[in-house]
Amino acid sequence: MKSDKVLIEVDFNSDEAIYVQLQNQIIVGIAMDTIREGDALPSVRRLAETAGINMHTVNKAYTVLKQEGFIRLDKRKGAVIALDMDKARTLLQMREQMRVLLAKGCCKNISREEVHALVDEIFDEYRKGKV
Amino acid sequence: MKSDKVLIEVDFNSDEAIYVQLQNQIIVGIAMDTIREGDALPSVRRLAETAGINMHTVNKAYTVLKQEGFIRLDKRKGAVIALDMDKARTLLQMREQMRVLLAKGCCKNISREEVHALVDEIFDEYRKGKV
DNA sequence: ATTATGTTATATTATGGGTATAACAAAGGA
DNA sequence: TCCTTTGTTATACCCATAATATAACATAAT
Repeated sequence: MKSDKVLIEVDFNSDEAIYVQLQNQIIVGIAMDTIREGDALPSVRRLAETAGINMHTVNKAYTVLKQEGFIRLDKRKGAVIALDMDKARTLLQMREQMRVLLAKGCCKNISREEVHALVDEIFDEYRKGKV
Repeated sequence: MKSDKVLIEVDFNSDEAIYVQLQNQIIVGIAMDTIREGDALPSVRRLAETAGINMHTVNKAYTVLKQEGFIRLDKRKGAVIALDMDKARTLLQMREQMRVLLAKGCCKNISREEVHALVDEIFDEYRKGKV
């Protein structure tokens, strides 16, 4: 029916859970502007079939994405990109993750400037066509 | 025998694995300069007892920390802080984690400047007494 | 000798991830 | 009206991992 914009690829050898891989690829897809606000994601059954995984695995990914404020689940349209702008909650999550991540870097003598450069480099990939 | 510098506290209600909690607290301890190069960590049995967990859980944490280049395991002295400076490997790990983390932030309209400020804030906590 | 260290082995329990069916209500299309 | 598709829920099963519980071993310090 509709052309699927997001190319989801699952690595079965990864130590990362499949439903987490789905989440991350969708989130990165939004950040890179491949998928936009209002766009519909493939249905749980369709994505499960094309990715070669179970329906419930997709459903779990979608449920968490809804919980985290990235999509809206509609019984008729399916999963639709709908971003809430709860920056405070997101910043708290980022702070916790960053605390460990930067501690590791700090132990290995990675400088503040190197981290800033890394942040800029990634941000440049995401902000294509925006602002 | 020796006063334990690191106060390890395990949250049994956390969704984070216990051995990961141990890793992170030790890494943050190194970054905050609470533990320094050459310092000895409590033995697997001692830390297991004081933290109220099993010996093998501590052993797993130590084994991974050794694998990641944070400590050295000596049959006589026990676990000793010994940092290898493999910045390249660490930067690769950071890049992967950052990619997802910044994508989330980017979706929620968190600006590049806000991330930089967050990085600086955390770095200031870690660099106390250094440089 | 005794103690304490890391290390290895085996076994058990509990939890979470993933799969396999199945069924339901709601909405849309033919 | 009938059929399809949507999310949603429930149940059951398998498997990998986390965590525990003992036990034993070689090595090194006291």
